[in-house]
Amino acid sequence: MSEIDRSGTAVGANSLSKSYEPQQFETRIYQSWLDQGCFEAKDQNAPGQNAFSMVIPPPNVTGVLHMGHALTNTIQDILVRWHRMMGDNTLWLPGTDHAGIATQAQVEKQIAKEGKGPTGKPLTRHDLGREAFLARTWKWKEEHANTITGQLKRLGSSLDWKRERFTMDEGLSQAVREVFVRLYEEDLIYRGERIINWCPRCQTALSDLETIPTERKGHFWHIVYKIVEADGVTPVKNADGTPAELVIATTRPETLLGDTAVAVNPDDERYRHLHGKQAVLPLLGRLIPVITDSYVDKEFGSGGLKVTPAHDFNDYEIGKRHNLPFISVMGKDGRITPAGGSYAGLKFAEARERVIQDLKEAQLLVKTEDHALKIGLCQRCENIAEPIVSKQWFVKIGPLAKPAIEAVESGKIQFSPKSWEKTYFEWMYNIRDWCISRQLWWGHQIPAWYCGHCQEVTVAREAPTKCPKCGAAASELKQDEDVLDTWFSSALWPFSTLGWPEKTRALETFYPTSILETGFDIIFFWVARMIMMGIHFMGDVPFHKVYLHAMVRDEKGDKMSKSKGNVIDPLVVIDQHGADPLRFTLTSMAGQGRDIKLSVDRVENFRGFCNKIWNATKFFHLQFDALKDKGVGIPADFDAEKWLLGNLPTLLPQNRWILSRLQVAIARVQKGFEDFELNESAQALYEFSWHEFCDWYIELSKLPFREGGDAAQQSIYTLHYVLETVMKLMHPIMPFVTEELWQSLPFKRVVQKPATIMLQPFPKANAAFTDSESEQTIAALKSVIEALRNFRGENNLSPKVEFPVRYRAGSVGADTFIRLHSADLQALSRVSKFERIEGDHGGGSGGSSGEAIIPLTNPPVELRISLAGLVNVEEESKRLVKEIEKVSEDIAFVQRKLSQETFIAKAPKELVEKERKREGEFVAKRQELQAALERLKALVK
RNA sequence: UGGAGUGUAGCUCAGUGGGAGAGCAUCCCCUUCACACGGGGAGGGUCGUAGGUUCAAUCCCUAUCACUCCAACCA
Repeated sequence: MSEIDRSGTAVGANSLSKSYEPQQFETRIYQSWLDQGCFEAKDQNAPGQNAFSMVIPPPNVTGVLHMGHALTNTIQDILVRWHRMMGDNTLWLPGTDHAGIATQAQVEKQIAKEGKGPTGKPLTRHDLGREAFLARTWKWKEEHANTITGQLKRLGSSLDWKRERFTMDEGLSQAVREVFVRLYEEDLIYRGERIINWCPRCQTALSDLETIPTERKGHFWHIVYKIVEADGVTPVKNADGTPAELVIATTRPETLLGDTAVAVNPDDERYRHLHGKQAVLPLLGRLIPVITDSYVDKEFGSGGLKVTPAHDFNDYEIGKRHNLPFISVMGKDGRITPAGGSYAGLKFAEARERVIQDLKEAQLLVKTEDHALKIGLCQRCENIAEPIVSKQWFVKIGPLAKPAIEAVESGKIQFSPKSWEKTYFEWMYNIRDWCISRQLWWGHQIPAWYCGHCQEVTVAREAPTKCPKCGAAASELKQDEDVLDTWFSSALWPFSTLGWPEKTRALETFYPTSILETGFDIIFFWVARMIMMGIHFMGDVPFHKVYLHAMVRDEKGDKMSKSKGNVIDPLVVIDQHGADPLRFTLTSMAGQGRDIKLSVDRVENFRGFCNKIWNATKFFHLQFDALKDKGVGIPADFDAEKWLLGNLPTLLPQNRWILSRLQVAIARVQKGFEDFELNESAQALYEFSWHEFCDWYIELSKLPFREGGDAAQQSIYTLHYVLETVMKLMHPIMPFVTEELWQSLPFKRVVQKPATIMLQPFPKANAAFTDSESEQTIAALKSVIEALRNFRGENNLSPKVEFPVRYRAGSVGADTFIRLHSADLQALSRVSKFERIEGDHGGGSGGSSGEAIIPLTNPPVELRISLAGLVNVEEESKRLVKEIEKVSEDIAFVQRKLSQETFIAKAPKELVEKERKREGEFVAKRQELQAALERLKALVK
């Protein structure tokens, strides 16, 4: 079914503003898409239809759009719009993430500003209580959620808003509880006392991923541990009779308070006599065993290692291997615990100073040197996170990781660029159990209840009405106060958003999703965990392709950050230049494997591109209106493509040419989208629309339009058809401007209702339009025009100055060519007339002095321009000399090649032939140029 | 320490086994009836360095340097 719309919305050139002004229409157009339900997917595919689905990487609900969002959402929107136009049942599902720590921190900051608590300190969440604080946070969420979603709309994202989800909405919370309970029942979730990263400032546990290893300048302190016999008193002697001691270097001297052993390598001969002895812990005097463990590197430092199992991940492992006591000296409050003796109550940094001071005084510090150390910073607040031992909930990750590894190994999931697979494997092979409990309030509270009566734990989907273990009343049960890591709920995103655990139609239609597009910085946080959860709970991978885009940086290549003040705000850019230019810029730079260095200059350039398209459309309207005034009619139910195909042989060469070139553009754009090389598509569109369509086609169409009649009519059809096709091709990348312009077209085809470009079929290349003959003709035309423009430019001739050109044709065909196209040639090169030189078949020797001579090979003609009154002879001589030099270089190059026997023997014959031919052409050209130069010289004398 | 990526015109980036391209910036000419958010012309690069394969290398291989990112248990 098709319908021609050529009245209602058809607007003349006058209705399009003078230039591209995106502010005039972007918001209106987005609203019209929403009103018409254009973004909505169907739960069930139509017969023969494919589903295409993607989930948005949910931005933080209280976040603000940054360039990274702009990039990922532009890319995703392109894919989605393209698939929609290809006829797929297309779902792009929106939503936001509750972002536990980030959101809670913002609300805490707000209440702190509001007043003082009972102790006179700023209000904290504890002053409000859990319930009131959560109410505040929900309110905050309601107030801020629209910010980011509104910004996504400004960008043009065609998300199915009716399906918008939030990681803490009822459905997703149910999914979270379901997953937690099932994993618990399968022994894949457990609660245990383990070493974890703790942020003393945020007062919560963090996963390994949430601490950023950072290099800081520090020191190596060499500390003496004296060695005694088992009795704890008698010094052990070295072979030479001196008292045995172990000098151990550390970057964190304060941790010695929690040392429970010192270790040496079992094969270290130097310390064999210390095996089984005791070390005296400096300052505290506690006796700790000397143990042997192959983890210790003999070559490093003194070969001795202090072991602090409660505050170091490696020491923790050693401690477990050797059944060492775990002494927690660093408390959750950031201060030394009572186990730290006289250091108790000191902040960690203070304790370090005191320990060093005391060691010095006890003469146990033998050396201090500079050393860089690695510390873990809290991802959120950038304070130092300390490893401490604490009771937390964990996901036993090994059994989940195994199939997730296999999915990528087998190619069931493919990463692009492929190199990221290596990174993925590396992490997955060495994955550690995932600490999922957080000591926060904002999040999914852990569905575990502790019975005050029998002390048992109950994990359940809903709050139990009595203790299932001992039958105690609900009042005895207390729910775990902790909440889950935010990423726990995001891991379920591809299926929880589609209604899981219910078996919904949507789930059936859209899972697995087609593609995941995201940043490489969340491969571990998000991608890997979605793969694990998807396979475990859905029995299938959540997606088959993972596309990872680059990072957006500023024009100098620095990371954008508020503190550096180099942030380019996408919304400001959209306000100033429009969403389409920003989208086009990001797309054209989104080649994989390279960071995107964004500059506003670039956006301005593409704004110029939008303006160019805008004005090309205005040109169409101008011509169309003029034709209408002359009474040139358009047949009812007009199908331009059909008409053009039917009348192909009678079309003007430029019309056939642009139709032919259009097919190449369509193929390039399509291939770019298929291969996920969106920058290729963008480039193809840019080159075709600007440099072929605008630069040449529109210029060449002006004559037929002036001429009127059939020539004008077929040209207006061609112009319309090409414009409409280009609009559709560009639409996925630049949705707004293409919709606005498409709506203005008088006989656009509405194949699919509602009448919006975003639902019309994406163009397909049609070989019937391919036309090598017209391509050849226009190439020849361009070469004559360019030669004349070059002559004009080199001699600084104003376009106002018109001059006649005499020509000598090298063949009958060339003569015909010039005569046939003299009008076009004259118009585009501003030549007053072309005059053929009769007779004189003597080759390049003819012509009077005082003429510029421009020899061409395709078409084989020689152009002559009388210099009298036009240019000064010396200028023209310079141009000639330059030309001659250029040709001479060409000749030398070709001859060098042809003089090599191996080249003649081994290179393809066609190539050799081609080079020979070129040699001949070059030599002839040089002769003519030289002859012209001679005559000019004669003139000067 | 491992892994990956990048190195092409002043800047930002495309690109290909057969003589190096675009946009911006620079210089010159133009308000010519779609567009000065424009048109035309010009200058500018031994395609990081050194070897190798090939008739032919900016492209393939090897080494090397520089920068960037990722993962790391050397206290």
